[in-house]
Amino acid sequence: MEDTAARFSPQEQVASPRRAPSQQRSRERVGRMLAAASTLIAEQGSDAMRMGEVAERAGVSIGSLYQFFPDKRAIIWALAERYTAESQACISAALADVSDAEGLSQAFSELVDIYYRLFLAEPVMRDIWSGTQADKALRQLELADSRANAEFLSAVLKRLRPAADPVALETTALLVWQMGEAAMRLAISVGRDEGDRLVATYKRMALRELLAE
Amino acid sequence: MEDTAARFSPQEQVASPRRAPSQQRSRERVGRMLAAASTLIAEQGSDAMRMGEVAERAGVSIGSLYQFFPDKRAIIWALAERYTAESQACISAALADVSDAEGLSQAFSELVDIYYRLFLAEPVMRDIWSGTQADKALRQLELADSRANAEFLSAVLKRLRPAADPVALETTALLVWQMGEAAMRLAISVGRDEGDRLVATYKRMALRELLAE
DNA sequence: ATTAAAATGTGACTAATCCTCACATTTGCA
DNA sequence: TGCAAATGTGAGGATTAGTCACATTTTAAT
Repeated sequence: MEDTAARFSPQEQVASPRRAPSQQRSRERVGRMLAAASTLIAEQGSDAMRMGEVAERAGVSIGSLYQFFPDKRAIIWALAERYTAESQACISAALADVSDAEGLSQAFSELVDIYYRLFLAEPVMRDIWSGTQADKALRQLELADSRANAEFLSAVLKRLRPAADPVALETTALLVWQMGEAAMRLAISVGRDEGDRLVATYKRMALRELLAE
Repeated sequence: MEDTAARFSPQEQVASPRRAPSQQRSRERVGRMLAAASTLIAEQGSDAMRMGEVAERAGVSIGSLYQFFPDKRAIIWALAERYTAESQACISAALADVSDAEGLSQAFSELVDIYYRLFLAEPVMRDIWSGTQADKALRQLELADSRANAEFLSAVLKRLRPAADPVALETTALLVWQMGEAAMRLAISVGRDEGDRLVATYKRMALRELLAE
């Protein structure tokens, strides 16, 4: 947990802390800053979080805040890294000693449940990953759009499998659609080759679900 | 294409145009504003797009811009809706006359290819959906995190299926992981019941891919 | 054609907010 | 004790979204 940010060097850098807190006093204060940021994000979302308010709630001046976090993104980044570290430990533990199909099935299932509960219960992590940064209204439009598109798909499914539970088919259609968008977003942010493989794999998975029962 | 925004009323509203352009002159100008915005988003991303620059490139004053778009989001929203309408038409057409499993397989496969190509080729749509709004560095962290988590999973897969192509297993693991995050994000933004169904369906799909071959 | 009302156009100005900087204070240590 | 490094401060610079009072053009009714 020493060097908090320096591992990634993508196109857009997040500047590392101007200085690391070395004395006891400043370490406590940085802790308060993170706590304040976390609270504010939980209350209002990271977009609405104001640096001035973070400083005020942490009981420090705005200058002190910027002494340890070079910009607003650095605070959010720091919180994100904390969650990342926690969840990686959890995942690693869950999958470490899987040795057969049965075990994988069990472990994976539990992992998903844990993650889901975590997402439901952790407003901060949710906000950061789901991007309050990003426009909420736009997300709503995206969801509405997805629903509309999924409806075309579920209409086909209902036609092909009239005996199946319509609600389940709708769920499947929506999920398949959203997963497709996720797969493509992912495909774009990795290289072209890996991207193509990802899309192909998605296609296979989706079709298996759409056709089989 | 008349009333551009008024269909959705989620928590966070996007104000509708202060006034709709009714004369020829203003309709042309609004077109130029949208074109300018589109260009700027393609060049720099929607986050870096400045309203002043949009106005300048469109050859109108900042006041005129705000006459038709009440805020920055409204322009992005308008562009998003344009793409949404286009793609819906495309999807509807592709799936309309599917009548058997073979047809679905064919149509779905083509649809995915089209969408993928669209995503690759359309910087504006990509930016809006993938959220340049959202912090790019944070997305990189998220991706790195996903990769790390997926690695635990692919390690298990390689152990269980030593004969399989390792690269394919890595692709599968990453995709399954990202899809899981997408499924959970989706699950959270819909109601609890539907959310639970979505996660359960995801689990089933993922396990089928992870276990079978 | 006249003219009033509606639509449209303008850009200086306000407000909000991130972040800097010159300077003050405290702490570690020789 | 005294000095250098670490830490703390908040007024103010800089950027940018969005407003508003007023000017110009178009429409349409008389």
